[in-house]
Amino acid sequence: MTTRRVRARRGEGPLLREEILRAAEDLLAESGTEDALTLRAVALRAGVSTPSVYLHFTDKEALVEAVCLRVWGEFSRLFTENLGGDPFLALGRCARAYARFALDHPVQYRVLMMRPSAAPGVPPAAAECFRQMVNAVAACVETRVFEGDPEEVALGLWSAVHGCVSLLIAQPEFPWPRDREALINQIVRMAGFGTALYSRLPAKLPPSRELAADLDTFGAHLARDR
Amino acid sequence: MTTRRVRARRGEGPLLREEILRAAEDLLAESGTEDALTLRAVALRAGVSTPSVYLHFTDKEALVEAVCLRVWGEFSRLFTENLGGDPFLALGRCARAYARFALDHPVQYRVLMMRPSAAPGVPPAAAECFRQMVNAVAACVETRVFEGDPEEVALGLWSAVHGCVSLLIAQPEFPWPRDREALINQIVRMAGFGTALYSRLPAKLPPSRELAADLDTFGAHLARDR
DNA sequence: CCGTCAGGTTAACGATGTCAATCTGAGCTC
DNA sequence: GAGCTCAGATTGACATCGTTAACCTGACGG
Repeated sequence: MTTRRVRARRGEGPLLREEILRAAEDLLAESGTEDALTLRAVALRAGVSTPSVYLHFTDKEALVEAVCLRVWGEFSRLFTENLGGDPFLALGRCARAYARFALDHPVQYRVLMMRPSAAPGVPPAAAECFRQMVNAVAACVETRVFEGDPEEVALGLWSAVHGCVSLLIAQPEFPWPRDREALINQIVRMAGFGTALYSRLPAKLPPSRELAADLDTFGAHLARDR
Repeated sequence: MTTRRVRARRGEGPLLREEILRAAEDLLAESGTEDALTLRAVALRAGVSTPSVYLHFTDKEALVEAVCLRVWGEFSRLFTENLGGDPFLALGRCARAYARFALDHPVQYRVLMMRPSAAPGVPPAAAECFRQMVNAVAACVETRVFEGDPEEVALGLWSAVHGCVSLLIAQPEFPWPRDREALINQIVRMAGFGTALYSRLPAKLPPSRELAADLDTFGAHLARDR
């Protein structure tokens, strides 16, 4: 913890990099706020002097970026785990897993998604993660539940889920329903069915009341036993 | 600008509060990053010494909070402007206006929505703004396009739009479509129709391919001339 | 004309990110 | 085993930040 770290042996310098990263992650998770992520605090926790951090990270931003890469990796793992079966249902499982992870690691999610990204370009880990989202969507396009460009559709779905969890995290004082799981479900279904539906609709809509009646009919049609 | 401010006359102390707020807003808008919002920079811009800010704001957080209140007010104004006519269409207009404002004022939006809110409770201006969202949704429940608790539905719709603009702002490097207006439209339609649809669907869904066929039929049904 | 006190200012503190200069000891050579 | 070397650190300092305490000042009522 505060105990001084024994100096690494020759050739094992990079070990410190891992230890610093771990210290940073622990600090984030335990403190519950990114303000606690000070170079001094991280270094102290790693049992090392403050400027030693600069041996492995060019600046604080780079350290934070490295922490983020791990989170992207975690999301990738989650997506891989939840694939398989009907693509539409699989996509829903992925979205729910994403939301659950974000809500379970609010500080990390905040750092990942709500920080002005200084580095230009999409980090490879993030690109890989997004690629998985796009693939899952593409599978739905294949079965024709979705239509359109998988990348654009994926961005839309991601927007919906991210919006929900990021609002939950950043604006916790709003009158959220008590059951977060149910809210996530609502959002995921909204996004899924909305995406499936909107591309099929005519440009000119009927007035609200007529639309409502049509939707009722459609719902009843789907509910018929098959 | 940098010119020293003439001392306010007796009883006109609060004038400085306004000038400081203006200086802070200008600084945010011009610099393009919240990092530029330093007490020293704000004070300099207001033509006043740094600790003078403390005469009107208990700390930096309070200053930022005050800036946010203005943005909430702006959203309220936007909503009021876009009401009227068919509730479903009005809601869409409000959502589009919200998104447009956010994208036109990215730094302000970031400060408003992506900053850990220190003050407990929802600020009145934010509550008022949310009340307007809920009202607009309630009107849609009235015409039966939407079903369920207006507050929960409003949170869902807000999530979708917020998710889109906040991702656009925080992750600009992702492969967003060139036409932002079109993307916003996609999201708004997705959220609107998804919300209208999902509560009417049976718990057990048909497999993707059958669902796709049903949606096609429904789309064609809506497109029939009436 | 003079005292008061609203409306400021000056000077300083501790914390933070960052950098230049310095130390140190593990492992090679002889 | 003595001595050299340089990877792997440390020390000390700087500028900037938010914040506080102590002090100044000049417009206005008496």
